[in-house]
Amino acid sequence: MNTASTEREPRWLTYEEQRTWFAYVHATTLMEDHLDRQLQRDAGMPHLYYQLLVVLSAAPQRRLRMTELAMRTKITRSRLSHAVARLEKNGWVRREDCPSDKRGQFAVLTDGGFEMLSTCAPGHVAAVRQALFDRLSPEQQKSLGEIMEIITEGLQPAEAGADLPWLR
Amino acid sequence: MNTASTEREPRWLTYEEQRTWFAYVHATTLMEDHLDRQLQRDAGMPHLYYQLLVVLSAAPQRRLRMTELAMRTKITRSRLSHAVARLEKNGWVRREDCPSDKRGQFAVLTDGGFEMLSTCAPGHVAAVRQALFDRLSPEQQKSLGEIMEIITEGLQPAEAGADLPWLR
DNA sequence: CCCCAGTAGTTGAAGTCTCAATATTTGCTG
DNA sequence: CAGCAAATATTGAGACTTCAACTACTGGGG
Repeated sequence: MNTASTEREPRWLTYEEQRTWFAYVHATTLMEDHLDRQLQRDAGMPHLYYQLLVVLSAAPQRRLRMTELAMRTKITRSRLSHAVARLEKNGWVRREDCPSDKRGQFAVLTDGGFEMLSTCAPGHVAAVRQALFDRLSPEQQKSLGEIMEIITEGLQPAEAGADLPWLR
Repeated sequence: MNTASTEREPRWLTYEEQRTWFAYVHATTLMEDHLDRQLQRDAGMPHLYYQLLVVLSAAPQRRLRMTELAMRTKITRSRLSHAVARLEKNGWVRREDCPSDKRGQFAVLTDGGFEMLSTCAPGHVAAVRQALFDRLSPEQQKSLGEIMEIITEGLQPAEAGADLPWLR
């Protein structure tokens, strides 16, 4: 009933792997913190909330079903519910009923929300550049993208049934 | 009074950069979630708390000053205070006064804490392997380590005075 | 048509994190 | 050595996340 501890003798991380792993943990901790602060200061919301608005802004009609939005941002529906409630209070997002499915809700980016994005986007992009892209060579950027996509694939929704042997 | 938005005309992210950035955000979101769940289930604590114990276990005397522990794990002293308070309640960590500086406190890993680490380490390592190292080539692992170290350097404590022009 | 397992989304409580304020101590400076 | 800015660590309030219910609706099989 346990995915991992079924191992007979654990293969510990090598020195190099440990180094890499700590670097990963440190970098991601600092980065999230960095962006949260930058956006909290400039936009009055954490990074995740900003992401939600970005994803909505790119969607047709600037709207998405809650579940779809949750999947695209890799968060739980519950977390999204709370987040949208807050964004709604701020006036950046509005909820709308789904005509074809009475259970469904759309999260819709408001004009105010869009405007706010326009205002804050330059600062956010600059922060990302300064922390990430400005410091990496083109090869490293390419490599980073590939690696992160591999990780994502491995943890994705497939997650649900990932430990079922007959599904790869 | 604003670090980023001093830019005259923002350099938006290219298509490739966006792709990389989203991959980064998705992968790190999923990874943190994955490890938090795994450790919450097996060790009854979030990933950060587990990291604190790991770092303590590697320190001489299995103890560190609060500030030192906070710096090594890249979190604020405040966050650490709360975390240690919780870990203390669980009996994994104990606080001790610092003799040479009456303001100081040591966080000390207890025997119970150490034992718990021993028990949970295999499962945790397995989770990290399965999500990360098992999926990457040796070259990718090396590259990932380098990239993450670069990011860390850029965001590090130097952070505090990073936007002062006369310090690089 | 009814049943019912499954899906969409929300809710509340408990746990965690942030931010600003606080208490205490240090060590430099005059 | 008195005064004070800086450092150590903690605290509480409010914001955010998680987890486990819970409501409401859907869609397919008897």
